[in-house]
Amino acid sequence: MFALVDCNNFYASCERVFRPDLAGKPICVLSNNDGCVISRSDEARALKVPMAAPLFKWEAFFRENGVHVFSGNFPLYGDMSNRVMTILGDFSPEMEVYSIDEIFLYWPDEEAGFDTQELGTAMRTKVMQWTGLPISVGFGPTKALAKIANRIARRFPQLDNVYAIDSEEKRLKALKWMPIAEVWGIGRKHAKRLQREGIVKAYDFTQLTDYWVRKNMAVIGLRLKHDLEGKPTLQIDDIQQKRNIAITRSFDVNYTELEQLKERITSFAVACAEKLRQQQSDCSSVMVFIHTNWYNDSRPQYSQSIVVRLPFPTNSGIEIAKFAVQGLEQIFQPGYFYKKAGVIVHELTPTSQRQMALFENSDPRHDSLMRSVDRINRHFGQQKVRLASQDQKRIWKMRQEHLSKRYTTNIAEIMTIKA
DNA sequence: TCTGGGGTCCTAGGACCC
DNA sequence: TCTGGGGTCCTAGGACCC
Repeated sequence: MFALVDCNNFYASCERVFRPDLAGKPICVLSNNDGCVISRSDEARALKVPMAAPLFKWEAFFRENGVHVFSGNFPLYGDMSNRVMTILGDFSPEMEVYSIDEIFLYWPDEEAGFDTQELGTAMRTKVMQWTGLPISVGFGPTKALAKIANRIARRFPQLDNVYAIDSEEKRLKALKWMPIAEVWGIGRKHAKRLQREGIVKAYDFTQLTDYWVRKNMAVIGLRLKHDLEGKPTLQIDDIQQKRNIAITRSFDVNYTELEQLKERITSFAVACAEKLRQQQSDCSSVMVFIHTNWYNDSRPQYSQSIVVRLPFPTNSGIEIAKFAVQGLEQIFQPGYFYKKAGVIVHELTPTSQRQMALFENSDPRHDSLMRSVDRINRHFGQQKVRLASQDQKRIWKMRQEHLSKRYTTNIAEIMTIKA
């Protein structure tokens, strides 16, 4: 038995936990730079605010309709997510944290004799009591069916956010209800293709031949089909280590100078290195990309990326920044208005198994230096220790005009309650 | 003026080997 | 007319997810 548990409107709900006065009010949470909507409360959905609505186009509407807007407060959401996952992990022997607001739970047959309604309700009660967040629980014999059960739990209010696909009748009923385009693993491209073939519901998809699915949608499509048929194909996959780590940002204003981009790329590389050290990995290659604003078609567009292979595996911010800037210098073209850039580190390997190169290696002193930098930054706040090539005057600022406090991760910003 | 960020997995095709 | 067969490794790009 699998369960897929997700937090309802996660970011918007996190904001509401610390603003109980907003109960029943519409809430939207914005992406970095206050760019566009990335989470909506039920009330905001009811007002037909679409996902990814750009703030500048919707600001007036929000004012007129009393929609409360928040800048994305990712330290808060990350911390709340950890709390929820810790609570839910106690309910099953195996788990897979699938995203910041979703977790798969798994029980082998001999442990799956419980009443799903009862267990799902227990999960909801405990998470609500301990974190203030509402969740939905879907049970099923496979991951894909648990996903659909979760969707049903959320869609029909009379179910109290818990639903189980635990019989063949329920499986067929669910598949005949579920639009193919909304099935987990069916994206825009495949949905279009399938609809052209007359495939409208998940059920229609399961009636196709394996041969057709394999040919048109590769093994991923075939696995999904089997999972929907109730044959467990997708397994619990508890990956702790990331295989790539990325830091990418859009800028508030356009950059035209190489020096400005060098500073950004350096900061991104340093941040990647810090994440590498957190999971005790090194990287052996670093990708750098820059591009202009693709929404602005009146200016010439430019987009380029480059992969720099490192001569040795490392997680030193100094080294990674150095190679990233070398890459940037190769792809930078003057005369363009740059809007976005990023650094992605690839080929991650455990630091404990670092392979030394024959001729050139990372400066061994960097290991202890980086440890000290991490300790100082953890204690005194992010970015207290920086490279000289990073933004010293704090010129670079993200637009965050509606930022809530770090209620759960910074003691200075903890809530004050007057009784 | 203003439009996010961070991931995974798979496949095709090229370059190479014997 | 006819032009082998069987592999590996790497990378870019596509499709998908939240």
